[in-house]
Amino acid sequence: MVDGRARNRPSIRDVARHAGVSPGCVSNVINGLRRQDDPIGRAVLESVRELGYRRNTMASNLRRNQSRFIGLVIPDFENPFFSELVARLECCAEATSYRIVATSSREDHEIEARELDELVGWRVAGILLVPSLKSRAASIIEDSEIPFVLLDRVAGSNAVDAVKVDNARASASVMRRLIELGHRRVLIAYLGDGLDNVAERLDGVRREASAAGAEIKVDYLPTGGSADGAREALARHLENSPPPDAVFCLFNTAALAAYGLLHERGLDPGKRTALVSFDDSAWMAQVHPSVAAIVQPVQEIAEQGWARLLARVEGRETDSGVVRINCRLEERETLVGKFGN
Amino acid sequence: MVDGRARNRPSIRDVARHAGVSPGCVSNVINGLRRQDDPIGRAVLESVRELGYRRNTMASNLRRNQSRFIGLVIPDFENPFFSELVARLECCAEATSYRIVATSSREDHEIEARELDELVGWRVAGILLVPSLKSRAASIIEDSEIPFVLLDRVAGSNAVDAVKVDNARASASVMRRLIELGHRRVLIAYLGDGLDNVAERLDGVRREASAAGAEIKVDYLPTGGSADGAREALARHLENSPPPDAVFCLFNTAALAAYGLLHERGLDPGKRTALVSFDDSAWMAQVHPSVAAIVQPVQEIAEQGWARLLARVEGRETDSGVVRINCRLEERETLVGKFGN
DNA sequence: GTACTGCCGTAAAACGATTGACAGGATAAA
DNA sequence: TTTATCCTGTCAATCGTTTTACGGCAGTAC
Repeated sequence: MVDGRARNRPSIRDVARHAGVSPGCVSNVINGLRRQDDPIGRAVLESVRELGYRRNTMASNLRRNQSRFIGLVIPDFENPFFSELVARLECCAEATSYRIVATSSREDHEIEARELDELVGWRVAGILLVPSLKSRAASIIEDSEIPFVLLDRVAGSNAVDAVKVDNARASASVMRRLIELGHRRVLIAYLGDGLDNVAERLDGVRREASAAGAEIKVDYLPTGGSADGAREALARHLENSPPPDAVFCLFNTAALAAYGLLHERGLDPGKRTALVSFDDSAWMAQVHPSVAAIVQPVQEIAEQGWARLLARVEGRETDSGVVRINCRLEERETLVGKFGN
Repeated sequence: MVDGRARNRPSIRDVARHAGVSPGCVSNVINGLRRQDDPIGRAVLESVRELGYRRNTMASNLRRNQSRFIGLVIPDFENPFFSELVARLECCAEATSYRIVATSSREDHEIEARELDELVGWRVAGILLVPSLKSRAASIIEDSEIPFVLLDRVAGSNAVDAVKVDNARASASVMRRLIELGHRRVLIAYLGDGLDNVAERLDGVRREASAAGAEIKVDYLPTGGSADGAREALARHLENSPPPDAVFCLFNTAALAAYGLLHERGLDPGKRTALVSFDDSAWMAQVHPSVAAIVQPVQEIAEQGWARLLARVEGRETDSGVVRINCRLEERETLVGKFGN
């Protein structure tokens, strides 16, 4: 009775007995394999309602040897980028007969492995994964033989299916714009090593920087992932170095920290300092000065990822590999020329 | 083969055959009901590894007639309050043998009902729910006989288990503070009718307003839930009415809209107008002027809700009813006296 | 009257795991 | 040597559903 044990819910046999038919017949009525608008059909449906019968999904799935669930594992629910992704994916799922169950790895590859194991145990029809830091996930899922698609980040081999953003191109465009606006000393706040998408963003920055030649001075500051950590690292850097003309934050929590900090240090964003964020947030458009940001097309990532996974799940042929989607730079008030001109 | 059908994964019988024992024996080894460090135990574990066996959770749960999953349904992943709630709850779950699966109702009671139905079908051990608008959920779950706890909002009867914030008290304290600071014309942006927590916040406001007597003028503006909608409603109001001394937003998207809008209209928050938000967000502390906000103790809501549900699930006795947790008012730069003194 | 065709209900066999009954073997106690 | 006890492996039943095979019945065509 206790300890997570379900109460005695009526089974299909109870319904059958109550309606005076056999379990198989009830099954047929419920699944619409038989007309429901004759005496027997109505009696069955009536019994179902009366007893409060609910089909046991586990038994059903066990028997049919399939499930219509898609597992979704993200690193962190609190990151608005990921939570928007979840929301968009749920909308995609709505149009189909599949449902999404979401869990998070809290950016920990141990937890991630456990979650994935769990999903395999549930025999989900497919898996959508945003790999965590140091993820060993790709190999785990690969030999589980469950169809899967990686989103936003790629872990391990290149032979996987993935949908991500063209990080290098986006951050290169920001650098180009900053240089064009006359900035010579640029501070890059990046998260640290180990995330391939951030690495790509760095690559884009480096490419443009070296193309611009020696007069451009770029500082690279790894800040760690947490908001407080980012703030502290930034503060330390600002104390020990000459003030930058522009700050480019390669992930969203750093942008928030930088926005507050620059103001406090008298390096007001939008006046004395340009500020650009990789990844947009709602607040960035509403504050003054508003924060320029690269907008990641979450909707499109979700749609493409979903379509691809569904194709795999349903056994349709698709070309595999990594899809890249372009970002857009939203130029707002913090993207100013040098000396605020 | 296709259409969501799982591949031919090895079953416990395959493992048994491979290790030269019976399925029952394999089951015992796997579940630790038998030592694993003798020839047979090792042989079984070796076979498990070699064949890549994963226990089929559905079969297992079906047989034991229990599941160690807790369903969590929230209205919206994109609302930071809810996503933080999910994150905190996952942390609570981590310490136990239960897992959380999260889905959203997109603030739609139809979808909510579907999700709940689905959870009942899965025979989850318990349900955590933040009811949606116009939710008919309480009755649905109630007669499913699955233990459940409502969070943040309450739908329907008072006989349920719920953990929520003391909304009236919190918003009353804001009103008191605003009046104390000399504000006489206060604009309340609330979401609209139908959400009991917002209704409670309104009650708190009304109580203080009427206590303060006739010299206090309060305007009540229902804005609807969306960010754009809130912005538009606010804009219209500001155009047609004398400028308020203070704006108190009863939910978080309205605060963001008001912050941007007041600035644009020359009613700068923190200078010409006081602004307070019910519900804190990360950006509110970092922008300038920073936004005063009521901080909802999400961590505590999660902990209490989790503890309560677990008690129910495990059949321990607890007193039922609604638990109320106190909020804290974080006074920041937008909470100024009248005329910015 | 026979044969063919559908329709539909029942019975029984699965799906993959757990578990209670049972028995064989080893060990210890008498 | 006998008896009691413990450990452990096998067997078979079971969880709730779906599905295949089968048979009964009705209708139609010849």
